[in-house]
Amino acid sequence: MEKKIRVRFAPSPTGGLHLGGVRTVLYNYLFAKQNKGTFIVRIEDTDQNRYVDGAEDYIFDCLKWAGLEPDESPRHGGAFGPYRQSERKALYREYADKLVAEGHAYYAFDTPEDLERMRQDFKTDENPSPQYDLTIRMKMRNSLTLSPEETAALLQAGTRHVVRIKIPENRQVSFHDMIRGDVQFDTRVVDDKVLLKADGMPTYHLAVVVDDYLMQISHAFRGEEWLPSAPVHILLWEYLFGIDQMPKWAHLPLILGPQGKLSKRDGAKYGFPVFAMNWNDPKTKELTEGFREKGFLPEAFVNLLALLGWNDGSEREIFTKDELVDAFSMERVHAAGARFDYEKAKWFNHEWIKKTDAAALATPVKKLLADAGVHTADDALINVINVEERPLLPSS
RNA sequence: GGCCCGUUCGUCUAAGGGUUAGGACACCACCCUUUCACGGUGGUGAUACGAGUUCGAAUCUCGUACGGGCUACCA
Repeated sequence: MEKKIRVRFAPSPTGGLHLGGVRTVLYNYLFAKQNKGTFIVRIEDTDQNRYVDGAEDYIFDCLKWAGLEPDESPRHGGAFGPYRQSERKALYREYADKLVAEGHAYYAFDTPEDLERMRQDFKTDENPSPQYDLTIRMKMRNSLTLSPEETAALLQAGTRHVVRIKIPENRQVSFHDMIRGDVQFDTRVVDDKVLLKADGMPTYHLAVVVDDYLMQISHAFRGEEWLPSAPVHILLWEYLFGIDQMPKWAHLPLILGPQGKLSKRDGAKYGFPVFAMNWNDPKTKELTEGFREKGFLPEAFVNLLALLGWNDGSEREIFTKDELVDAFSMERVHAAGARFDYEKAKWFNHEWIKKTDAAALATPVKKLLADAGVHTADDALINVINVEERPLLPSS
């Protein structure tokens, strides 16, 4: 009996949901539905500094609009909650302490200033960004260099500290990626990542492993930017739960903008939307336009995202969501990054507008017109839509 | 700098040893059309480079180059 398929999308509520995020959601969703599995959304809100009010609501609104709603989440319930990491805080400490007790992690008392000084002192032309790793951990203030008594005293006194993973000195760590095949790392070049922060919150590295285990995740899909930290996660799986428990991984290719990784910040600069829906940043008061408001139909948005880095091997490009559920396969996802082409995106939308009947189009068109100050009767509008041979809905 | 990933038309991609290297978007031309679009037909356009394996390489191996990502008490 195969393990039950359970996948998750784990966004952090720090702002708008961009293209790449929605595509990750989509691939998770398609994979789950195809395998009669469960799609989970887990909120990774472990960084209090980056938390943005309203971002979580916004993410769920985007998923609803795109028709990619999860089976389990803080909003949809489920037996594996809580689904917000901030509400699971106490859990992580226990695993961190276990790692320390077993010699796989240690307490570090270095202040941010200490770390800054270390980076300055060890910086050379050959090594412009020194790591807290095996070559320098014995020069820092931590439970490896301090006596057990000193460490105990510091802990007792409530000294601010973090827990760092102790990366083994000379090991090859490898795993099989569903898209890239076997990937191998040498632990000599992996640094001692922080697992538990001074505020008691876990970092992503600890939280993702603990929660994927506790939530019985069978397959973990995430952006390619996570590939370099995979060895840390693999080691944690080995130490904590056993490598045979680890989910199958797939690192999705990045969606590139005109120059490099599509970033949330550059929102407006590209001349096309990067977010699924309009995002109003509560801090900067900045409005970033979304595909929905630009006139994209959710069916088209899903379709174009699916084909950005994946195809079914035929020359077909237009798929409904249900057809995607049948046709999708992670192994056919292209390994190379895909540059987003807005012209092609508009073509997808155009195709969907042609496919959609006039009555269904009336509602969004009416809203568009109303926003522009034009009010119409439904019947008249439907007639116009039929007569006008479906011009492009988006204005540009 | 180090590590990891990648490299087929401008862009998204097909072709998993033998094809005139296929399709889509964009672009160009022509047709349709009272205008602009839409639509139709056709066209320009790619295997990064160098070795090797093989009767035969876009496809397998190695090197080089280039691109991207990571290198935070962010995810």
